[in-house]
Amino acid sequence: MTETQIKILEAAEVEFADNGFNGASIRNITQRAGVNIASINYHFGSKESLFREMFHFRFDPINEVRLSRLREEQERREREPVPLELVIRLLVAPVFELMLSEAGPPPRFVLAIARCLSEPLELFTRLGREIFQEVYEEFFAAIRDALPQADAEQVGLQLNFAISSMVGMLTHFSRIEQLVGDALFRRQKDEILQQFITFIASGISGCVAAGCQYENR
Amino acid sequence: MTETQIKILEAAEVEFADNGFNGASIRNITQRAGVNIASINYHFGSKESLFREMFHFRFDPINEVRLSRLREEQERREREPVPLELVIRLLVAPVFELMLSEAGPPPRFVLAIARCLSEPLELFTRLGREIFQEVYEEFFAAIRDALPQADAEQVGLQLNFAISSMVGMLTHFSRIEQLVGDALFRRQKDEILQQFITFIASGISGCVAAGCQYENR
DNA sequence: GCTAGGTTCAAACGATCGTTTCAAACAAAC
DNA sequence: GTTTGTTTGAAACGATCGTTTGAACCTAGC
Repeated sequence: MTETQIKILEAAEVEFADNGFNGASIRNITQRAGVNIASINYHFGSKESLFREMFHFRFDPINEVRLSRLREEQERREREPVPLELVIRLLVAPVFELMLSEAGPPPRFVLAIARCLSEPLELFTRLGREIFQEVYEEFFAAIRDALPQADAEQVGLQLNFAISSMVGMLTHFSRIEQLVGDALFRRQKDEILQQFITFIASGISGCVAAGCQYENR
Repeated sequence: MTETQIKILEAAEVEFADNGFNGASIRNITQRAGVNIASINYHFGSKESLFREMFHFRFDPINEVRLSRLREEQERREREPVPLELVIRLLVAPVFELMLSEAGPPPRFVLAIARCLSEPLELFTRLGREIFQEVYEEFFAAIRDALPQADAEQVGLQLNFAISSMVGMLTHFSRIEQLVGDALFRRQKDEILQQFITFIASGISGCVAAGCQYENR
């Protein structure tokens, strides 16, 4: 990975985060990176490939953390299922931590990707599947283990609620920052993360509890 | 509202839903509507104004339903607060019902607007505030009434979780349709709506319950 | 029949898009 | 010092974008 490529990737994150995929322009990215306009096609092949590369470059490590932590917890408990709230934490925390981690402006790639995932281009449907398939399946199984009384279909629906909430949260992050206030936000980020995890976990388990009586009505 | 204007609005919904705001093109919209390319600027002034008009045209009635039903419930109960789950239902149901209402392909404008709300253009920040401000404030107050033990800041956070989840759900709707299967989906849409409402309501109340002990730790 | 006001039409405008080209600059190997 | 292969540079390509123009068309009202 050359210096030029890294400069491009960093500039691309900002540009994609600010303008979405369609709104971002090669010229703005290269200008921001301080490189020649031709270098994106030279180094990455195309705008699409650049985005794909950025996606993998950033999310593959996050997904590895998610999976390794989940497997760790599962091994430690042997046959006992990992509690729902912890499963959700393992799914949500790695990306939120990155979103909140550094001093100064938060890393933009999360926003960039969350935004672009909302764009209807077929590219992102494929990319999303390609990158999150494994995580999806393992966490789906983990939630099923944590909620033995729920059937597969219902758990699938819940997990999709959870994922939609996550992407929605990340996409509309700035609104929440505004709401809470910037300074307060940074001070309380652990609480906010915890609240969001509780929100999802309570949502799922409350739904499953209600689902039982709903089925039998 | 002339016939041409309505044809444009309908075509615009599809085009915006499929391609986002930046991805949608005036030429595609007019071609789909079967009108001349100049008619958008003639009737609406600009692409932005067209979107704004579509937004109001579709969401103003929805928000009126939301508010009138909420006020109705409040009046019926006099001093008693409207239960949380019902408040959430009044917020969520009108838009979901529209999303699921008709035979054939679902109305696209919900998807169009949910998608475009995720786009970072300043236009949508302003538009969103302009259109949802009143709904936001009244439902915020209603949730506060339903949860007297929670403080304002926490309720604000919860409501934002809920809204983000809603927008996320609407944006990533097709994925959920795929997951559940189209036929099943239409048959079960009431259950799915109910599950989502329960998901949100349980999320909020579970969060508030946990929040109390969290504060006092 | 004629006029006036609103609407549609084909064509063009200037701008910007992603991508390509090809010569110049560079670094490392012999 | 020359050669070889990689990286950068300025310029241009064809395509598409939102918007504007001005003539043609239509429909009331007189």
